[in-house]
Amino acid sequence: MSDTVIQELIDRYIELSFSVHRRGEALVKCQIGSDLTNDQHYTLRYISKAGSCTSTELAEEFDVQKSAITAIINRLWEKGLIKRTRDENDRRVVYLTLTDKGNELFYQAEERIYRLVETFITKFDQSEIKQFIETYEKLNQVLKESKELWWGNRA
Amino acid sequence: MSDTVIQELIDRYIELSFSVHRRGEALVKCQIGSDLTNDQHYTLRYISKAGSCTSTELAEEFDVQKSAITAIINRLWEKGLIKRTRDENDRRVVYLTLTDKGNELFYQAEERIYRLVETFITKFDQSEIKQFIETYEKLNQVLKESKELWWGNRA
DNA sequence: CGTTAATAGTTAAACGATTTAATAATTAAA
DNA sequence: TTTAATTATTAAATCGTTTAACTATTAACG
Repeated sequence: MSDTVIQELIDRYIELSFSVHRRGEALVKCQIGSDLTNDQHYTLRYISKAGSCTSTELAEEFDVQKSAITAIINRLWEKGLIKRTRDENDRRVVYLTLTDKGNELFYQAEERIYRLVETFITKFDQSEIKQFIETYEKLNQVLKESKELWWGNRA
Repeated sequence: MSDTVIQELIDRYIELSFSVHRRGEALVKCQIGSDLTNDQHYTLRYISKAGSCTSTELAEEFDVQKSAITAIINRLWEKGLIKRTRDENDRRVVYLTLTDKGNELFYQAEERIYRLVETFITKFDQSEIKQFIETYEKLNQVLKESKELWWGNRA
C-alpha cells in the first residue's frame, strides 16, 4: 500500500477520533434536544438493549474504569432515568435498568435520530453504507487488538 | 434504503461516536507514550499543518467555543509546546505556533502512529481504505450541513 | 471452621475538556 | 468621537475520566 494512502488513513482516523464524538453530541441533541450528553445517551442505549446490566459489564464494554461508570450512572440516577437493584443472591452486585422515564427519553432520542438520518441517507447508496460499516468494524477490531498488544507489553 | 440498514448505520455511527475518541486516545499514547491527550495531539497537529493560526480559527475548525481553545492552549503552553505571538498590526490577534519542543513531540507521535498503522494496514486493501475515507468525508460533510440546518432553526 | 483472596461497587481527589457569561483590549464604523 | 464589533481571556459550573483507597460481600483453602 502506498505511503500516501496510509498517511491519509491516519489523517482521517485522527480527525474522526477528534470530531466524531462532537458530531454524535449534536446528533443526540438534535432538534428538540434531550438534555442528554452523548455518553449518557449511549449508556441508556446499552442498558436498553441489554435489558439489565452491571457496572462491571459497562466498564468492560466502554473500556473505562468502574468509577467512571459509577459517576455516569449517578448522573442518570439523579435525573430519574435509571434504577439500581441489588442482587438477592450475591449482594455485591447491583443491576441497572431503565425507569419508565428513562425508557421514554431514550426512545424519543432514538426516534429523533432516526428521522434525522432519514433526511440525508438518500445521498448514499446501500452498498456504500454497508461497506463503510464493515470497514469501520474491521478497523475498530484491529485497533482494539493492537491496543491489547501494546498495553500487554507495559504495566 | 431498507429500515434495517438505516438502523444499522445509526447503531454503528453512535457506537463510533462513543468509542472512537477513546481509540484515538490509545493511538496517541501507543507504545512509548507521549503524555499528550487526543485533543492536545490534534491541536498540535492542526497548528503544525497550518504553520501558525489563531484561537478563533481553531474554535471554528474544532466547532467549540473560544474559551475551550484558550484552556487547551494554556495546557500546551504550560508544557512548553506552544508559543503565543501578538500581531503587531492588529494587537487583538494572537498567533499560535509550535515551539521546537512542540514540533519534536508532535513528530515523534506521528511517527509512532505511522509505524503502528503499518503493522495492521496489510489487513485491508487499498480500494477498501480509499472507499472508507471517501464515505467518511461525505458523511462528515452531510452531518455538518445538517447540524447547521437544525441549529439555524434555534437560537 | 476461620483466615485469606478475590470481586462488585463506591468515594475522594485530581485533571482535562467543555459551556455560558462577563470582561479587557483593540479596531472598525457611524 | 462615540458606538459596534472583534479577539482573546477569565471565572464558575458541569461532565467524563483516572488512580488510589475503601466497604461489603463472596470464594477458596488449609
